[in-house]
Amino acid sequence: MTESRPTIETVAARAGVGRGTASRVVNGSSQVSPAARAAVLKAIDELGYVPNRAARNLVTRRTDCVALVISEPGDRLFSEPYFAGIVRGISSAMAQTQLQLWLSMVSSSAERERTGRFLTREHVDGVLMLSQHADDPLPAQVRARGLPLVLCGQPLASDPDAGEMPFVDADNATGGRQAAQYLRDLGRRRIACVAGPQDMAAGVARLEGFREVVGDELVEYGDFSEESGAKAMVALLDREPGLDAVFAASDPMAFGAMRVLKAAGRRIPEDVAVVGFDGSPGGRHSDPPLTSVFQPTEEMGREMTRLLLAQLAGDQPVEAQVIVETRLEIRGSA
Amino acid sequence: MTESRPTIETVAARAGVGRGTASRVVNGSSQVSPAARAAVLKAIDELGYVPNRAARNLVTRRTDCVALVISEPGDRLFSEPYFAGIVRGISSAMAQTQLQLWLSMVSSSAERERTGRFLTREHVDGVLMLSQHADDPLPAQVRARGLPLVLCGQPLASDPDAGEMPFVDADNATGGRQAAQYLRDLGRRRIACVAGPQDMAAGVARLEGFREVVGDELVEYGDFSEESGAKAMVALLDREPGLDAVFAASDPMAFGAMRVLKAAGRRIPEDVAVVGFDGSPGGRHSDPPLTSVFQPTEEMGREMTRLLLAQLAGDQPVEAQVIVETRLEIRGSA
DNA sequence: ACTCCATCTGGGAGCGCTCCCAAGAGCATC
DNA sequence: GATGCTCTTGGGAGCGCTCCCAGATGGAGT
Repeated sequence: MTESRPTIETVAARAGVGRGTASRVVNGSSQVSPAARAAVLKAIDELGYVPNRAARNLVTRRTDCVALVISEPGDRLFSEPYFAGIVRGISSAMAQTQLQLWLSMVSSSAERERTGRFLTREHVDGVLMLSQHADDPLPAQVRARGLPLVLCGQPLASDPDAGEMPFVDADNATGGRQAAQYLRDLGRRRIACVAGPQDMAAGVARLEGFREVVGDELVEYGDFSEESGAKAMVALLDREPGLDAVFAASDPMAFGAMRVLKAAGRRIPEDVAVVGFDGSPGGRHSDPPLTSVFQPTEEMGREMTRLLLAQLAGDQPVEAQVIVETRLEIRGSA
Repeated sequence: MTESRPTIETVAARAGVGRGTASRVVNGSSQVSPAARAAVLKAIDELGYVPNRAARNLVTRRTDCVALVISEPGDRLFSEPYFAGIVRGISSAMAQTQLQLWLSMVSSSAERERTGRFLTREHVDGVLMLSQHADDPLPAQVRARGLPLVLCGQPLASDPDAGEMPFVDADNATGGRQAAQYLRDLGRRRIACVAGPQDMAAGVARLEGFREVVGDELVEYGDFSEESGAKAMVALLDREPGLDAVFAASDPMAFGAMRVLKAAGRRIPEDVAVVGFDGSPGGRHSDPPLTSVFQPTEEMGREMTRLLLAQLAGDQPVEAQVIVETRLEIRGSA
């Protein structure tokens, strides 16, 4: 405890140079003679010098800190592999950086308010946000403060500033198309759809892709949850007992639909083929294992990080939107 | 951009007091007259003053920042609801605080090294660690630097400094007992166990509880993964084709075991009852839904935070170990 | 030998805050 | 009216860093 950590002054003294030169070496300026640089690096190594972040931030007025806001009500939070994969991707991309990742999970409006108050230049350099709902005020708030921001999931076209929000999303429309086309190629003729909520871009786009191939005769809507999937399936069976395939716009809804189908005596996939959306690992344990449109969550996380870093570097008006590919993962249910 | 954020000097000037008094109000010192306090609070409110964290940290030599290190190799990382629940608990408890939560996910040794270098007083005030493996060097490293630390999961008794590491864990032994007792109460007679790895405290304790009730005639070991569960189940069936119940020390292992059992023509739960450990939501979609020992992950996260805050406050030599209760969640597989 | 420029260097200033000391104010006691 | 106490206050000092300016150095050009 007696010996405190070395400061840059200590390093400079030991290297026999001035504070300025030592600082230049630490920050990788090119305006330093090779001899001076070598001496400073040697001193740093010997002393085990680590720059004091607070002091640096005080003068540079940056924080080297990026917020990851996961804004989702209640239980769904994080329980879905969707979030897990994205967080993993972000974290691994961030690990290549000087940046710290500050985590905030928002599930109540009190937490939302507190987080909103925190998201200022004072505290973070930029914000990554996993937010599903169109009515979340946080993105606009962050945007208004001029903080760099990247969303996960395309904002709805109806959103006033949807056009200028940088985001990363899966190619939901193509995913929906892939599912529908696959079912069609299997020779299925009465193909139904349990669509997602139409106040979310993902819900809209997945249905749109499906509709392009199959049409929208047999569509019921859910909210991505298992329960809503079950309920929609009941309605679909009621409308068309002879249906021979279902595309559900999320894996949980697919699980709910399968439960209802089995209870109604349908064999999967013989009588009714089922395709989900997410490609979640949980689909491997269902009975039968769930065929599903896989979205590369980890890659999405990495892309989000990349977009944010580009904004922070501030070179060019960077590309604002990244769409990553989906692919059909075929298991047992179709 | 022209108008910069107000400093405490601005606040003091506006309130007609000195900088010191303003600072005292901001930091809640009692040594301030009511009149002065009111004036300062008014000024703060009018100016929208927010203290500059970097400047404060520079002088207080604290960071108001806590690291959450999730140290787990490869894919399992975060994909299990186990992690998700704990993170949620930590995050919600931390939201009550001034503290920031810095997230680091460690899956390669390079990342481990980088994180280790970062975990100093310079950067964080304390560390929360979700680490499963006995040979992880990070806890000892953090401990050696005198940083407050709370682990999730009891260190192995063989670990040199296991005794002094504060931790939170589920009552794994009781959980194992609950599962075994339940199977026994169902009238099962040939009860097998797919145990976890014996280099992890959770693996040891769950088996120990099971063994107390059933004995250890029929035990095979896995590593908590689905594949290992399947392999162990094959071995068990080979040793005792007449077994009528299985306790698996993790849900993924239970899924693997169920797959093998079904392939071997056993009906679940009629021929063989299966109980898992985790109580993961995924168990609801398996066929049949998995009966499992539930561990209250969210509560564990909250407890970890509580222990760390107590250490940071540094009042008393705080209680170092918290064991939370498990409970059997009965679904369809047993 | 002189100027001129490019390159490199040292160190003053100051970021916004808390700590702490000395001094002022108010009051009771001698 | 002087003394001693407590409560409150203002502001100097300094945390460790980067920014920036002025000066030193050295080689090229005249």
